[in-house]
Amino acid sequence: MTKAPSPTRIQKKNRAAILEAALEVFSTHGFRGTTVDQIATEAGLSKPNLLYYFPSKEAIFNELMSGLLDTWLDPLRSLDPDGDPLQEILSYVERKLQMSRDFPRESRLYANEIVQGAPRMLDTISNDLKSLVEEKSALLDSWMAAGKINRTHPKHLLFSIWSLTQHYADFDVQVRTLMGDEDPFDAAPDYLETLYRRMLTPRN
Amino acid sequence: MTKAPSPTRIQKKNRAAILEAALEVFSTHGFRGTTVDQIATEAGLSKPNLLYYFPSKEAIFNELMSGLLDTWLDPLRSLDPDGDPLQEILSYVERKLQMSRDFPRESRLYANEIVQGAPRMLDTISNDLKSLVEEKSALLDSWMAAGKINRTHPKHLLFSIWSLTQHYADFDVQVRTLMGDEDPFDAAPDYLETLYRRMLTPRN
DNA sequence: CGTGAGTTTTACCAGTTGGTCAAATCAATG
DNA sequence: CATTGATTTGACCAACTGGTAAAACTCACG
Repeated sequence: MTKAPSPTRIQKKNRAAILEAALEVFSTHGFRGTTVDQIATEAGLSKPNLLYYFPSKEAIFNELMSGLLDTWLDPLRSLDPDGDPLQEILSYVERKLQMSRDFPRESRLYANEIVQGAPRMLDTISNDLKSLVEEKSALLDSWMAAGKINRTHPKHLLFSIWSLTQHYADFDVQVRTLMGDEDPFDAAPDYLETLYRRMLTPRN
Repeated sequence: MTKAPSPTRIQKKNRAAILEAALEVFSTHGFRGTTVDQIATEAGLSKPNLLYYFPSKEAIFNELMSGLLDTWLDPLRSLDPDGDPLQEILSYVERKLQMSRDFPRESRLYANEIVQGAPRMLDTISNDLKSLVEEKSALLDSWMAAGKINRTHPKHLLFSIWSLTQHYADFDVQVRTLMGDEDPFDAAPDYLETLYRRMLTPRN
């Protein structure tokens, strides 16, 4: 189905450079706000040369997106049904926060797409993400039923984790402007751990 | 300094229609992703006709933004130093959440701008918003010092409120897709109230 | 009902953008 | 070192975009 010919050394290098450049540009200007020329320049290629490696701007975007999503959902996937509930959740929050710090561009790329109505991603969300969320919501539910963590709405719990952690990447400019010299990521882990600990630790 | 001539009936109607249309289009496509023609069509005007009322695309955007920001910051401004701390914060959260429900386009317009690095808004953020945040952080701090609410990082507290509430507007597509029939705004107020109550109620 | 300001349209332009194509260049293999 | 396939370039195009100019139309008011 897909082409068989093994990629040459140059192909590998240039495709990687293009995707890296595309991540940089797409994440700060969105799909429509990005020009092929910008990506090409950032990747150190000419526009026709770039289009020799990818058939279109949209193709670059799609490849970037599908590649991203796997990594992106990984922390949620590894929420372990057999682990200690509170610890599992706290670890998930921590991992998500680390991703916001270490891969803010990926977060912003995703945010850009969703804020604008996810025109190129609704399918993925409705399928892959949705089924994963259903599965993990059920897990959270079972933990609540067993009294391991406080009862709340499991989906809203997930949303809150996403929004709180990704905020530091997506609204980075605002956060840093308002915090001045202080690095947001100094206090954030502690803040979020406290928040979820107080919220989820079972009361007696 | 500014022009004095009072706006005619037609001017009033058309300028309002343009701003309404611009909000709709800008909030779903961002500045660069929006064309003047789109706004004009949405407003029921021709492009040159629209440009008779506003000198440029940027001018429309700026007017929209500055108009929005006042309303946007209003809930934070009205955080009352003399009110009951916990209640004040819970009311603030509730108001912000209502704004996400009732004015999601405004929230997305703002989100679009910040995610992309706030190229047209950094000044406002560094000035108006920053000083307001300093003031209210100090207020939160004093409440914590007085033992009225649990001690946490006041700025991170504010960030968390913004991110949790605006998430329902900014990521609306995702939230609704994942929740299916259930209206997100049914359970959200309760979820957030519980969260902040548990987080902030002083321990003894 | 005429007149002038206010409003709208038609035609247009210059710059940008995504993408194509054929020619030129490069690299590896025999 | 010759040849062939991979890579790169320069020239180009059609569609789109923000914005302009001037003519045409509409409307309130005297």
